[in-house]
Amino acid sequence: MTIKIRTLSDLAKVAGVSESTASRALNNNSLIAQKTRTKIQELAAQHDFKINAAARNFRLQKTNTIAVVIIKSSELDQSITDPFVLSIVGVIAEELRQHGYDVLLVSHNVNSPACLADYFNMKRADGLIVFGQGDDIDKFDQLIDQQHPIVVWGAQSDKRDYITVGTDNKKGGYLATSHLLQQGYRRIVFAGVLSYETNQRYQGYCQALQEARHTVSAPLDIHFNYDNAYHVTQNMLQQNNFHFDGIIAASDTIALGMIRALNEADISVPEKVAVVGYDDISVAAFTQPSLSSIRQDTFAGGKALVNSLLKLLNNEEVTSTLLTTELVIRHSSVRV
Amino acid sequence: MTIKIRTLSDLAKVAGVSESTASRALNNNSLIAQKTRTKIQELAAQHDFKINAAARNFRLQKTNTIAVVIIKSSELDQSITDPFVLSIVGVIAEELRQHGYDVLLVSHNVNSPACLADYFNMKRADGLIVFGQGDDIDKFDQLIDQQHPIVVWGAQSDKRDYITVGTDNKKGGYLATSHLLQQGYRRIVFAGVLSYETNQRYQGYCQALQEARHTVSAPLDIHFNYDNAYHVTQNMLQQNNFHFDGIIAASDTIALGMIRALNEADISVPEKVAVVGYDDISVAAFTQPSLSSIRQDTFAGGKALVNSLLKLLNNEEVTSTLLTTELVIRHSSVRV
DNA sequence: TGTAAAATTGCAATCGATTGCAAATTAAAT
DNA sequence: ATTTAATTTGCAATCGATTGCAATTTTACA
Repeated sequence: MTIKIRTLSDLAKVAGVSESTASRALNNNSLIAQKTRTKIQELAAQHDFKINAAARNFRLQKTNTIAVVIIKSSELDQSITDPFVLSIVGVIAEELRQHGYDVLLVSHNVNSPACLADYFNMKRADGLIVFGQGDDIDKFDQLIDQQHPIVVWGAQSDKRDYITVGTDNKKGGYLATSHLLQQGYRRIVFAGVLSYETNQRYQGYCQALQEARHTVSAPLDIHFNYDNAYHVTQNMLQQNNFHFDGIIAASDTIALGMIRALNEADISVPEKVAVVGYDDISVAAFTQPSLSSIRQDTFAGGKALVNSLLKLLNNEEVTSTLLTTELVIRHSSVRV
Repeated sequence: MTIKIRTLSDLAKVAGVSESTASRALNNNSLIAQKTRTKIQELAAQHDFKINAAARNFRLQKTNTIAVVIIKSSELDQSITDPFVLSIVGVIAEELRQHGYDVLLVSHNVNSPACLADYFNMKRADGLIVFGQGDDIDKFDQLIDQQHPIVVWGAQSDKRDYITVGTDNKKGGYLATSHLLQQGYRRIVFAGVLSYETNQRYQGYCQALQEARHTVSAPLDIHFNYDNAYHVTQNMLQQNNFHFDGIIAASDTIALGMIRALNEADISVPEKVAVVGYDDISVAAFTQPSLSSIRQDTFAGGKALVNSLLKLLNNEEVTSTLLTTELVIRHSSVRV
């Protein structure tokens, strides 16, 4: 290990062959005699030589990288720190690694002039996994580019023809609401700003109530984080504006924020007000009270996203995936 | 927008200048007349031309990328899905984006033959932020390479001379334990496999107990996830092996898993057993009972990691950072 | 108008690896 | 020993952008 072997050309020189032979040897190309191959591979290992990925990818016109893009709908949107999103990102990262891809983690502003196609134009990624269809579907739509391998987390739609992986939001909303009705709650409200995605949950909520001939309320405008949920609920309570005995929250974080406000106002959950969340984040089982929730399986979701993308990259036929949705009943929604 | 402008050379041709001029114009180089610059920039914008980042980075011999490496100590270790790690990763991603860096998210096996320096050899990253010093410090040490810009999350040490950002683990353990003693708990145990990092917490635990002349127990061998904590505790209870009235958990996930097992065995927290967790993950406030915990500020931590790394990249002097640690008292540790 | 100085632009090499094609070497067959 | 075939290796172009240096154009001024 006297001189540092930095480039393929160095390696070739030391091995006494040409660069092309060295390159082929490292790639186990059968053009090269087996003996030569092993010799060069061993030499590389000895000298701790690693191919320059930047140069290689540049030459091969690919990046070996998948960008996971989390779209912020506004500067205030912190979805990149949302536990649900992060946990699915964790699964994706692990899954892609096993397939030899690097993962580029990006948060991207929906208002920024750049569009998703730029990741391809700039040769920064071979494919994209995108979160954040939710908040502004039309702006989002402009970002998407059917030409390239892109898979989106979220709700399916006939109108959009990119590939999505998501859960059945309407069914989720329906399941949650039916459950509360069954438990005897009647004045049920949906908590969460309506976006493309949550609107489907709201539709499920409406359907359940209408089938049971109960009143549908307008959804509460609450954003996807603890704090906003907490404060909005606190305000409603202070102004005597809270007339509900059941809450279908658009996310677990919202549910938890609201429960805190309710608890602090001495309104007990689930005795006075029942709550069902959405996502079934990993701590839902441990909250006070433990949180009933609509399960979105991050593991299955992450795997499906990666699978679909790999197929797209492989030019195989792919269709959108609708993951099964299920209601996990815990304490926050069951009268004792 | 008749022909597609794909490369700088295309752009130059359309603009009627040479490649070098086009390049300089896009980079706002003052060698080029202002008029020419604007003309070319507008042309690029019109035609939606984006520089090929792969080619550019290759030429400039840098990657514009920071790798966030999460080291798995074993195949079973799922630290990439740990909420604490993920939330700090979220902060880092956002922070680096604001500084114009891409973030490569990698989980890396401590046993894998590749070492961290490979990320530089392969020109995959300009710098590294590493998690996972914890479990096998010696193996970890081999991975680290003082030549390159690397910042590690975790405990400081005189013996290691890479830059770290972390909290005062000993103090954290001390604070948690003192608090339980003050509340009148006496048979206190530390729950968590001892690693380089958790060992310091354990030392703090020992110190507090020794100062108060109480018995120090051996730590419980529990890994960093709910399930293991839950099962180990369940087993101890079933075998009548659990003789403690206080738990200092090495992480919140461990704490929550243990509390579940205790609850299911009708051992109430905090009446019978008090629990203090570690990390103060965002849901600690919402658990049943709400979880007292040693706060590790992910926001400050992420910012500090990024800051230190940027300084290293800039060849500035950097020292390790010790973040302040504080005890957040909630219900799980306070006798009513 | 002529000349020097200043401003602007272009040529060509470079980063490191891959690969089609041709050349050289070896083996096989007559 | 000679020709043919098979195997192995190397030359040189290529991917797209950047930049030192030289060449050209413009401007300023006598």
